[in-house]
Amino acid sequence: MARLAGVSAATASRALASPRRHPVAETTRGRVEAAAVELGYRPNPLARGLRARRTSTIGVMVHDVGDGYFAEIVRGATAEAARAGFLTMVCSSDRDPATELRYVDTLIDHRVAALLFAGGGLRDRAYQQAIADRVAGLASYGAAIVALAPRVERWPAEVTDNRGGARLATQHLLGLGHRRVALVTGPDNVHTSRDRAAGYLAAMRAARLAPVAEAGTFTPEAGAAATGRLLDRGERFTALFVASDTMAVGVLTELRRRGLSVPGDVSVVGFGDVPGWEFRTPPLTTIRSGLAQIGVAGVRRALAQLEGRDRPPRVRVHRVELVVRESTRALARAETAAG
Amino acid sequence: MARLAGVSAATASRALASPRRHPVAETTRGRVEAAAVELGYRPNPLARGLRARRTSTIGVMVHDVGDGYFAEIVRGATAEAARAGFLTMVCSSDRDPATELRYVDTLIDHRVAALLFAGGGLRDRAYQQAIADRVAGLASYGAAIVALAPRVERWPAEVTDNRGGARLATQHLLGLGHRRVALVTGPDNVHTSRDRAAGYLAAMRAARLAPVAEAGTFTPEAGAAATGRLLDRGERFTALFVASDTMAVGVLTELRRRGLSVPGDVSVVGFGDVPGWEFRTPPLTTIRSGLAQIGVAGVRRALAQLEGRDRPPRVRVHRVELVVRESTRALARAETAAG
DNA sequence: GTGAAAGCGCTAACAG
DNA sequence: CTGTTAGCGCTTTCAC
Repeated sequence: MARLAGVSAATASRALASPRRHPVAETTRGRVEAAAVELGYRPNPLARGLRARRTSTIGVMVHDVGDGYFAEIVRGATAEAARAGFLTMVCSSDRDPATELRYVDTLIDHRVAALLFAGGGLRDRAYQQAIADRVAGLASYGAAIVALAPRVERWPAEVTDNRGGARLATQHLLGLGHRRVALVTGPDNVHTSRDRAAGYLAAMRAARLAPVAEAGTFTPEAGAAATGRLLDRGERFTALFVASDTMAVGVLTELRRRGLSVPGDVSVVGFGDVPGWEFRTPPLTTIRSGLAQIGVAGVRRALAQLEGRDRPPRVRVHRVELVVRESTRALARAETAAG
Repeated sequence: MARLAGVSAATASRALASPRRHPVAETTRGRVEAAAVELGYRPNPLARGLRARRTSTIGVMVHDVGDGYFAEIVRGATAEAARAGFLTMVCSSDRDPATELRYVDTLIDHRVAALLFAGGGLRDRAYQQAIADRVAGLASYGAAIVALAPRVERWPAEVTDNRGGARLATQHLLGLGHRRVALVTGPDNVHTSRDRAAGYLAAMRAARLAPVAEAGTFTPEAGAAATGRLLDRGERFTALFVASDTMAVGVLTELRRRGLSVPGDVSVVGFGDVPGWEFRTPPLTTIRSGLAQIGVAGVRRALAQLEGRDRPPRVRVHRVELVVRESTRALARAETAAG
């Protein structure tokens, strides 16, 4: 290796170490660097990892890489990780706890320096216990953990303001004169869903209106199904807050299938501002939550932990904003009264 | 480790080796296995990789994970890899050759057992040379390489029948009575694009019709822009073959924006059968190319190479089929004549 | 059939 | 400031 070219042995290691933690003569460093370039030396991360009991790799657990929501977070995270010289390993659990746990084990085996959980946690005893065990493993070799969605576990977190965003979305609809505002939310055992539902409920309660809700998983299919159930139940709503843009895809499809126009008959607000909606009709009014930025912040947070310079607060809540597009409309005075 | 529990040293390694390559007494193996379970022993892939000069990891290079096209391939590949005990590292180049090369270097550093290239190769001297260098590196430690799209490099490949699919799509339109069939294809320096364009041209030539084409990158934006250019140029077409479903998203949006209905004014056929079109209007007629299956086949192929049991043919072409949905319609006799 | 030894490539601890 | 030594956890010679 570089040692052959230079003349020293493990001094080369010190010469090339990035935060210079050991004194090295400038001339020596020069020779080592020259040799490294000459031979195209590349340090072996496996050997490093073996010695340091930790690699320059960051694991990212998502529910579904194909979902634009997670894809955006991953985009931000990988970019930021690459900038810091880290490689990311993205694992898609397909919303199956067993698969997720298996991946987490594998990532631990590979001694990832940090593990980011992009999806929300489950309200499930067994699952939480299993995760707790893994986390102990991660902690044992000094890996960082960051949550990018709400969880019961008290980890450092970079999360969207789910509650506030949902309130904002609902208030937008109320402000347009809607009185019968229904909710299509995610599964009840996921914290993200519960928070968004809570925001909706708070806004409805403040307006002294009766809430109406249906839940599905965070997929287009589930959005369509939930909308169908609301309609089949005979609910008469003029507006719909859908707790995820991905579900909203299915919601709009189902409404159209039932002959309801958006925003003519029903106004719809989504959540997430997932890219791609500019290519759909009508463009969706939604809550923008800076997905890529959450990925970036998650990686920064992990690096801060690794360097022991992580500061409170433990949970950092990211601001959201309402993006008004064409899926919502104001109700005429008469319509509001009739509702 | 397990050695403490048992009583032996590196015999444990032999006892746990999956293809038993060394004789071990049944009783010993029993004790070792019991100890392994007891202590929850998990072999360290870093140490293994360091020794074997190769890890149980498969790298997958894609142009854009967010694109449903690649997401499907990745889904198939990761599932199959996991089944064989391999972890996948997905790297998204964002269509930037420099980024791609950097990722390839990192994957080599991590001694991936195999590298799958999901995107098509570039017709670019410098890029090809750079890739050739990396491949030499991979070969030097016995890693496998598989192409999942056409390339000049003569690697083992599992590819879609791009030419045949494009011909099929074009013939479908011709069969419906269309005479002015235009093409929206991908970049000219990507092999996948060229093959699909070739299929279209072959079908048009056989029908003695003049081809009309515009190229873009494989994104919705580019699809919309290319459609705009065709229209601005004053091309009068009644049908459009779009060489990728992802671009077709933008194509339909642009047609609608210009006041053209699909399939009323223009029939459109895509390529790929990317999931999600069931939630768009109108559902797209397209060429189904079994994306996930290509990912699965790619991993199998890589494993076969690693085990030295890869058989010809070098390039395996996957069948495609036409999926007729609602974006195409037959022209009335009078319309065909007028065209 | 099993143990002892060596080494994959790297870096930290310990002399000098 | 630099060289030597040791060891991260594993597997594979080479002896016995």
